[in-house]
Amino acid sequence: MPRNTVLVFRSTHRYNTPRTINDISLLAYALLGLLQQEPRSGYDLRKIFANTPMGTFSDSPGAIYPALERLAKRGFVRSRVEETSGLRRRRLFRPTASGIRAFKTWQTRTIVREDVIRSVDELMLRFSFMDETASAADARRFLKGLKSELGGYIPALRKYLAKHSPNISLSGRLALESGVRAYETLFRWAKAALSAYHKRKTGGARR
Amino acid sequence: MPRNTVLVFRSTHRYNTPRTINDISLLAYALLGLLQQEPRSGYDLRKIFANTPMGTFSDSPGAIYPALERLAKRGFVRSRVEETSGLRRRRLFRPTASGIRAFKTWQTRTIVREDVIRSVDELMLRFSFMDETASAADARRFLKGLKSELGGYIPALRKYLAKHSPNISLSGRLALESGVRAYETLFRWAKAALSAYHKRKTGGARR
DNA sequence: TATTACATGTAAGAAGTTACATGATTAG
DNA sequence: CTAATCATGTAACTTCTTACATGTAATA
Repeated sequence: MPRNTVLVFRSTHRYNTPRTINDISLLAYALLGLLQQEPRSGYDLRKIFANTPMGTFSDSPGAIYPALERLAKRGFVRSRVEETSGLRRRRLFRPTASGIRAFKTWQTRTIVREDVIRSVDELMLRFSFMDETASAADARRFLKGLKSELGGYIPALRKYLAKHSPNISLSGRLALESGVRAYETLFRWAKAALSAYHKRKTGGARR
Repeated sequence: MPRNTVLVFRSTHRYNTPRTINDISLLAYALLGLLQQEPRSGYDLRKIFANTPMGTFSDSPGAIYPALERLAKRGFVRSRVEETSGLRRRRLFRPTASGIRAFKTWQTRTIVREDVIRSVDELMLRFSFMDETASAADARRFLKGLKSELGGYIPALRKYLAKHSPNISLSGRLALESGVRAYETLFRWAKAALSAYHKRKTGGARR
C-alpha cells in the first residue's frame, strides 16, 4: 500500500510561497487599500490603475470586477448602488471591519528573506498604505525589518556574484549586477525612509 | 529583482499588454534561454530556479513540466529520454531551430515605454542571455534603447511626484520615491553596461 | 451625429499554485 | 532499513487575459 510521500524535494521545497494569509491576491489587497482611502466604484479603481504609478496592476474590467466580487463574497468589502446621479448606476465599494483587519494583518507581517527575494513589489504596496491604514510605529518596524533582511541578503548575493562571475557571460554578469544594485538602492532608500520617519516624529513640522 | 511600480498616462484602452509575440510565457522564455546553454531536464531547470538568483521563477513541477510540454507542442523544443544512466529516466530538452529563432526575436525586440513601465524583469531576462543567444551589437542596441526610454520616462515620473507630493501621505510619497530611485539606478546601470561593452569591443582582453 | 468618457459586467481560455502520486538510487 | 535525493508527472483550483456585450451622457 503506497502511502505517505506528501513530499518531494524537501530541502528545496519552495515552489512559490503562498502570497497571502487570507489567500487573497495582490490585486485584491491593492483594491482593499484604495477602498480604505475612500469608497470607490470599480471604474474609479480602473482609472487609478490606468493613470497613476499604480499602473503595474491591470485595469482590465475582467480582473477588477471579479476581484471585487470575491472580496465581497469573503466579507471584506460591501457595496451599495448609488442612486443620486442621472448617470448609469455606480456601485460604490467600501471595506468592512473584517476587511480592514485582514489588510492590516497582511500589511504588518514580519518581513522575511523570501519577501525580499520574490516580492519586493508586494512589500512596496504594503508600505505605500502605511500612513493610512497602520501606525508610524508599524512603518518604522517595516523599514527596520526590510533593512535587516536586505543587510543579510545583499552580501549573500555579492558573494554569489563573485563566485560565479568567472563562469558566466558578460551579459549574465551585468544582469546579476543590475539586481544587486537594485537591492543596494532599496537598502539606501530604507535608511532614508526611516530617518524621514524619525525626523517627523522628533522634530519636524507636524503632519 | 525588485520591480517597480510606475506609469504614466494612457487613455482608455490598456489592460495589460500581451507579454509576448509568440504568446509564450515569461517562464517559457526563461526555459528556452537556459536550454540554449545546454540540454537539460525538467529537474535540472527546477534546480536552477530553486538555487540561483533566477529564483524569481517558480520551481514548481506543476509549472515547469507543463511549460516544457507546451514548448514541445509548439515545436520550440524537442526532447529525448536519456538511456545511459541507471537512474530513473531523464528527459533531456533542447531547443529547435524555430525555438531559437522565436527566442531571438523576442530578445531583440525594440524596447518601448511600456516595457520600462510594466516589465523591467522581462527586460533583464532578455538581456541576461544576450551574449549567448545574440550578438554584442544586439546587446548594445538593447542598452541604448533602454537608456533612451528611461531618459524619457524618469523625468515624467519626477514630474508626477513633484505635482502630487503635497497630496499624498509620507509613506505613499516614499514608496513613489523608491520607484524613481530604482529607475535611476537602472539608468546608471545601463550606462555602465554600455561602456563595459565598448571597452570589450575596442580594447580590453578579448572574450 | 459621431465619438469619447462613464460604467458594469461575462465567457473562454491560458498559465500558474497546491497537492498528490510514483518510483529508483544512494548515503547514513 | 530509512531518509534523502533524483526524477517526472497529473488533477483541481484560482486568477488573470482577451474579447465581447451593453447602455448612458457629454462633447466636438
